[in-house]
Amino acid sequence: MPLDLRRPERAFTIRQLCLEFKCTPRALRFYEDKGLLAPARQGLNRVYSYKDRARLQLILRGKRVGLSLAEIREILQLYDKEDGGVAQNAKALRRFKERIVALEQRREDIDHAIAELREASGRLEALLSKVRPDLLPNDTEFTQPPPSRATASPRHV
Amino acid sequence: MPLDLRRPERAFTIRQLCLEFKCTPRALRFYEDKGLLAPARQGLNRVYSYKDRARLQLILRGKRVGLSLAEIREILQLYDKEDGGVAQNAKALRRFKERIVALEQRREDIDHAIAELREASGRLEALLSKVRPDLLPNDTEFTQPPPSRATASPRHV
DNA sequence: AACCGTCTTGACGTTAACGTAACTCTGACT
DNA sequence: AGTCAGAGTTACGTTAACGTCAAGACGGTT
Repeated sequence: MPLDLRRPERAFTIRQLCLEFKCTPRALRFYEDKGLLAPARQGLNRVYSYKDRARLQLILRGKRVGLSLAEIREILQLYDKEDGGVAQNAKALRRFKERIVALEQRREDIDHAIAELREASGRLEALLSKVRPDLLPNDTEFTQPPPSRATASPRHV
Repeated sequence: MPLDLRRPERAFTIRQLCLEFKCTPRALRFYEDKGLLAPARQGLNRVYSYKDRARLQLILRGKRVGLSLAEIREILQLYDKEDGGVAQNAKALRRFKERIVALEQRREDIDHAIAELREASGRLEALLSKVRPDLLPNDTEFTQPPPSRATASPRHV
C-alpha cells in the first residue's frame, strides 16, 4: 500500500485515477502545471482527494465537449470562487451564464450533426435493405434481444 | 467581380466564405490540404460551390463540437461514398452509426456540464439576491421584456 | 545490500491546426 | 505601362496538449 489509506475511498494515487478515467499520469501532472488540479502531497507523492477526483471528472468532460484547458480552468476557478467576495460573485455569475449560453450553442451544433448523420444513415439503410438486405448490420444490442441466437452480445474488445 | 458570377448564389470566392463563416483563407486552404475540401479552380483561383459551402459548414460545426479535422474528414468521406459500391455502403453504415453513438455520448456530456453550471449559477443567484440584489445582472434579453425601461435590448457589439 | 516498482522532476519531442512572412501571379484600373 | 489589391504557393513559426526519455527518491522484498 503506497498510501496511508485508512479509508480507501477518501484518497487516490495518481495511477488509480488514471486507471479509472483512462488517462495517463503525465496528463494529470500537466493539468496540475496548468493550474487545473492541486492535489495534496505526502512527501513527494501526490494524494488526490474526492474533490480532486470530481475536478478531474469535470476536466475530462470539458475536454470531450471541445473546451480547451484554459476554458476549463476558468470554469473551475468560478467554482472555487463561489464563496469569495460579493463583487467576485456578481462577476462569477455573469461568467457562469456566458458559459451556459456557449454550451447550449454547442448542444445545438451536436443536435444538428446527429440529425444529419441520422438522415444519411437512414438513406443508406433504405438503399441497402433493397439491394443487399443481408449486408445490413443487425444491431441487436440496441433493440430487444433476439430470442434464438447463439452468439450473445458481440462486444468489441 | 473577380468571378464569373452569372448566378452569384452558385459560387463563392474564398473571401466570401471566410466573411460568412468568420474564418481565414489560411484555414480554408489548410482544410483543402488535409483533404476536407476540394473546390474547383478557375485558373489558379479557388471557386467554391454550394456543396463546398455545405461541407465547410459541416467542418466548422464538427470543430465546435470537439471533433478533430481527421474525424471530420472521415465523416465527410462517408457522405462522399454514400453512392459508392454496395460493400462500401455496408461499411459506411456501420461507421455512421458509430459516429452517431459517439456524438450522443458527447451530448450527454454537454447536458451534464450545463446542468452543473446551472446549479452553481442558481446557488450564486440565490445568495446574491439575499445579500446584494442590486448586483444581480438583469438579463432582460432572455426573459420577457420589461414594460417600462428606456434602454431596449442592450446587444453586444 | 541489491533489486524492483512506483513515484517524482526536468527537458526535449511531437502532432494538430493554424498564423505569418516572403514572394509570385494575375486582372482591373488609371 | 505602371501599380495595386487580392489570390496563390512555399516555408517557417506558434500554441496546446500532451508523449517520451533520463535520472533520481522512496518503500518493500528477497
